[in-house]
Amino acid sequence: MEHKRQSAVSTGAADELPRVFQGLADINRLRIINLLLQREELCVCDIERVLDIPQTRVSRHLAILRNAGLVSARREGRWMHYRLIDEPPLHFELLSSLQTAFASVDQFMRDAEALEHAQSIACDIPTETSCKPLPPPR
Amino acid sequence: MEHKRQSAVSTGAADELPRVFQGLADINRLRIINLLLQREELCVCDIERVLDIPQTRVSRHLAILRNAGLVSARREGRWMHYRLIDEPPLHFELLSSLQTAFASVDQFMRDAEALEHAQSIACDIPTETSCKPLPPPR
DNA sequence: TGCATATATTCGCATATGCGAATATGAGAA
DNA sequence: TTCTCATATTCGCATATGCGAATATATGCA
Repeated sequence: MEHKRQSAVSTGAADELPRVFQGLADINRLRIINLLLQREELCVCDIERVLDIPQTRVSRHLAILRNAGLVSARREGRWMHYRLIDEPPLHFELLSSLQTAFASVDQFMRDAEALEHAQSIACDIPTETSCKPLPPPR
Repeated sequence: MEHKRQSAVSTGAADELPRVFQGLADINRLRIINLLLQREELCVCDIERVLDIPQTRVSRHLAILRNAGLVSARREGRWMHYRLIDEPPLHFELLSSLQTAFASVDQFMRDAEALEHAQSIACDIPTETSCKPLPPPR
């Protein structure tokens, strides 16, 4: 079960860059990215619980992020694990800019806080495949 | 005639960040930003000529960029001069990321090339308020 | 005043986007 | 197989976005 990485801005196609930013142009998706900056990998149900967003919506926005080349997915049993793609030339710099920007917005700070606490809540459910605290990417 | 700077991400409002990225989520607007990374200031008619985009469209997209807090406008006689806003916390890093990203996309390179040549063409028109070659921001 | 230039806005239309509700798929467990 | 859990997709709808054409505004000049 490998993560298939598809870079979003590797070729010279001019329509890829707008798609990347379109991927970032929604509060739900930015909140998801904010969480993925804290944990290297998260499954859909974790995101769903922490952000208190219905499953349909989380799944849909994750599909959009994947299409934009911003996240990759990996299946592990019943769970789908998502992580950020931080590839050059754009993504690494962009993601660190985001990390900085998020720090000054209340909503994102609250979400990060919720993730900290949700860690133990989620672990009440006896599935060891989920909710392992992992270091942030990079 | 001062440039009125309105930072796009200064407060903790969670809906400002999506709007910034929405501003970047269109090829016309990215092409305009690409030009503004080469010249500190450009008027609408310069952008119109260099990108070969109808005036209505240029003006509309500049309004969107201004709404997103990405550019500012200054009137000088009949001309409106636009420039990038590169304020913290997001913009400076973001813009330099963009500059890097643009360099690997043919369309943006061609536009920059066209800007170089358009300089002399535009200057045929006897208006000294426009088309002065200026250093890139920062 | 009247005219030309530079830019902005409105209008009607086609397409894109986001939503919840419902449904489908896919994998383990019984 | 059947059931349940985790996730993805489809559907119908409301709103947003981008477009060209037409029009409006605003400045400068005669």
